[in-house]
Amino acid sequence: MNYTRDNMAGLLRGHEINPTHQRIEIAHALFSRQEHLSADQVMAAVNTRHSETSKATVYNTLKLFLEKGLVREVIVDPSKVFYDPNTTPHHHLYEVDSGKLSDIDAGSVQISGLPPLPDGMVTEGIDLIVRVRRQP
Amino acid sequence: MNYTRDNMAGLLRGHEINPTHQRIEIAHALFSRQEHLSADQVMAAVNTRHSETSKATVYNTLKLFLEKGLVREVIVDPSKVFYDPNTTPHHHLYEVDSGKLSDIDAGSVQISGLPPLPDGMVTEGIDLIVRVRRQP
DNA sequence: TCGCGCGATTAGACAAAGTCCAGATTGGAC
DNA sequence: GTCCAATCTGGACTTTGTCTAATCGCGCGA
Ligand SMILES: [Mn+2]
Ligand SMILES: [Mn+2]
Ligand SMILES: [Zn+2]
Ligand SMILES: [Zn+2]
Repeated sequence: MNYTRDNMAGLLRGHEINPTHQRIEIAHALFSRQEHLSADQVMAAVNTRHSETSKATVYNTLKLFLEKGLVREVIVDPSKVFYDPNTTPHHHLYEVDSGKLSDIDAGSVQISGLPPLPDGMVTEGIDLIVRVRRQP
Repeated sequence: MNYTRDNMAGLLRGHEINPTHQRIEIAHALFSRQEHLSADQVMAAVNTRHSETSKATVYNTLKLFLEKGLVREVIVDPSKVFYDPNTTPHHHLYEVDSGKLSDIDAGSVQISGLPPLPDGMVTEGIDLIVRVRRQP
């Protein structure tokens, strides 16, 4: 899959998101890298050449992408949220020292024996995070 | 197990923590409730009668408890960290709407098929979080 | 072409969680 | 009682994220 800026418009429309210049840039930052980025990192990525997207728009847009199911939130670091262009079910490996976050394919991992949910509750997602650190 | 204030001093010493009045109060807030509390909630719990512990001390003490392995951090909400007096391996159920956080016993849950760790890395912990919401 | 309407964007004020520091307090050793 | 190191404290500061009121800009109809 080639995530060019041109492809972004179609991707956005496919998720009922009106493609604007800023939204295309932000989507491109996430999808071309295929990495987990914080709002700050998205902001930096989008404004490298010259400032063209405001902080408010970055936050608004990431929230919109999240609501529309275009990206996923990953909560591993108490100080910032990461946004993940990979919305297929998968898990995460978090290197505590460096802050590096990488994917663990869900295919090979099996989770069993979870208790039944409380009544009237429905699962929104299951997050499995393997926290690792450099050997001491 | 009865988590009285008197027992707290011994518990703290057992983790190489010098028991002070503030530390005993904070430990008592966490262990007598056996609940997941945010720093703010600890602060409120400790200062109900009259103000007796500062914000700086609450944060410093929670960090100290964490380093000494007396409590565990639970990162499920992007806006605040929860502190968990239960340090035995277990998982979490997070009700997204209400913010309610509860334990899932690790005994019955089985996780298999995790890939090998990168070289020179050691597991610090595995967090499994089941995110649920009230049926729509 | 002109201008209208409305969704999108913006600057900057604001809020909340958490950190930091320099000075004050405390309590045990002597 | 004095001293000292550990601890605690108020408050300034930082960072992440939110909010708002004003502005922008694009499509459309006259
Ligand atoms: Mn541009
Ligand atoms: Mn008291
Ligand atoms: Zn991911
Ligand atoms: Zn727990």
